[in-house]
Formats: sequence, C-alpha cells, structure tokens
Amino acid sequence: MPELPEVETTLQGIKPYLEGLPLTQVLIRTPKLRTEIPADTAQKLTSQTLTNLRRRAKFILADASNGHTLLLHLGMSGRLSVLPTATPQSSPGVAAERSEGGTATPPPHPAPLTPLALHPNPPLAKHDHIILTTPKAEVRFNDARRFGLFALLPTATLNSHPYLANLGPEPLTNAFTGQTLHTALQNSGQPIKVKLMDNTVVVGVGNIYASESLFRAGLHPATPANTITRTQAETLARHIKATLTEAIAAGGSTLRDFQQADGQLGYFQHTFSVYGRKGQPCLACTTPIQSAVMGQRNTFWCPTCQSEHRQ
DNA sequence: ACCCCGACCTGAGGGC
DNA sequence: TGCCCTCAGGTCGGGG
Repeated sequence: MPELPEVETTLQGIKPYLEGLPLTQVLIRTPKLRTEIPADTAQKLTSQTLTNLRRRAKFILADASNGHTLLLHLGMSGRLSVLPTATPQSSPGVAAERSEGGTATPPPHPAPLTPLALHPNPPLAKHDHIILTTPKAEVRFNDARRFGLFALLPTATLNSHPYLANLGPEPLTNAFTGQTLHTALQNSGQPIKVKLMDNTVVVGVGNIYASESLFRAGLHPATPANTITRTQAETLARHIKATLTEAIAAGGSTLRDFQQADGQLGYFQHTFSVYGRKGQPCLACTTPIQSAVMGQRNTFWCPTCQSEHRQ
C-alpha cells in the first residue's frame, strides 16, 4: 500500500500518541507477518517508553528505553490507526454499548491477553494484528496481506542490519540530488521506472509516485537508466521531490484502504496525472494514457508528453 | 554484478 | 449466487 507520503502521514498521525509515553500494554495477536515475531517481543516492549519516532525509507522506527529499536513496515496493505483514550467523563455510554455487541470479533490466532469486554474501544477488526497501548491511545496495526514487518532490533547495530544497511538516499533531503541520481543510474540498462523503485537508488518511491514523477519530468518510463542525461536527472530529481512533498501535504493517496492514523482519507489520488488512468485522455494533451508492466508492476505514461526513449 | 521472476498473503472486482 | 480469474501502494531470495 503505502509509499513514502503515506508512511510519513501515518508517522505524523501516531507520533503524538506514542512518543515519550510508556507502553502500558503490547498485544501481538498475529506473530506471522513478513517475518515471525519472536514470542518475547511483547514482553520486551511492555512498559518501555518509545522515543525518537522517525521514518527511514518506508520504515517507521522508534527507540525503546531498553537498547532496542522498533522497526515497523506497512507492506502493501498495512495501516496504523489511533484510537485516543476516552476521557473518564465521556466513556460510560461507550463502555455499556460495547459489552453486548461482541459479534464481529474474529477468532484470534493466539488467545488475546486481555478480555475484549474490558477494552474501552471498538472491537478488534479482522487483521488487527498488533495493538500498542499508551495512556493516551490505542494504536492498532492492521494488515490484511501480512507483508508488513514488526521487529525489535538492537539499537547499537541498527544501521548495519540488512533491512537498513543498503538503503539509498532519502528523496526529500539534500543527500538526493540530480547528481546522485545520475550517478546511481550509470551501471544499469533497466527502465528508469524500475530504478526509481529500487531502494538502493532512492528510497520511498513506489509504483504510483514513480509513474507520476516520470510524467512530470517528461520522461518515458522505459528509458534505459544509463541513457538518462545529467540534465534529465536534475529535472527528474526535482519532480520526485515535488511530487512526494505535494502528496504528503495532501495526506497521501487513498486507493483502496489507505487511511491516515485518525481515519481520514488522503486525497492526492485526485491529482494523479497518469496512475490508474489507462485509456483516459492526458490532462495536458488529451492523448490516451498508456500502460505496460515494468518491474512486475503496472506502469502508466502519456506517449506524447513523455517522449520515446532511445532504442 | 546484474536482472528476472516467483513467492509471500488476503480481498475486491469483473466475467461468465 | 457463486466460482474463477486477475489485480493490488512492497520486498526478498533463488537462479540464469
């Protein structure tokens, strides 16, 4: 699901409810995500205070006070939602309402550690795999496809862990420029679109924003990476930054199920120029948008605005 | 060192 | 209604 803007939006949404607060409860209902979560993880996290919540590529990280860092990835379908703790005054009606309506709760893999009837919040949904509770909120990690990741790693060796060690530059920092992009493209004849989704070239650009950035840069997605000129790389880097920045400002893109942590929908999808618009007229020139699979992912472009690549 | 492709999962939507 | 197929915002690892 989420590319950089959606992860960044999610991070900003959960931050006020997790950062600097003790985890009063950690519930792992489904250990089998992208990798199996070790059995002692919940216990290791409980009563820890999370600090320095941040994003690296599409990972969300948070330091625990016990020398470990929490690493979280939303995969394709992952979502974090915040349920703020009800104030004592406003909760009695809610609690009464809930105790009788326990119908929609699916059978959890391991038995929940807490009776659902005691929860002040709505019943857990299908695919609510992990629940982090602080004094201010309950944060739920829901992930239908379970490509997401939840791992606790030693902070001291974090950056040398394979998950993070080989990541390229952050696109919204000065570490990513037309020059660094141009250099990273030199040794590959793969389509530029595929390279934009390569995390060693630049992080955070996924299938949507690769197509959108290339449209804005006027570059055909099939252009061999090593034929991109320095000038084209400058233009492309600028448009990647602008596209991602605008998408963050719009709260990300909601396709099927992305929601911000507070349940609001992103609206950047309304400004897509090419993604998902196969056969529809280009907004700039009315030529029908084309699509083809590149890097095992559907790719969209305007054959007029994005001039043919050299053979 | 590259590059290609299947695998990991569930669910939504279309065609019949 | 139901079945069967394809497709979906991301990685990872094996083999050529």
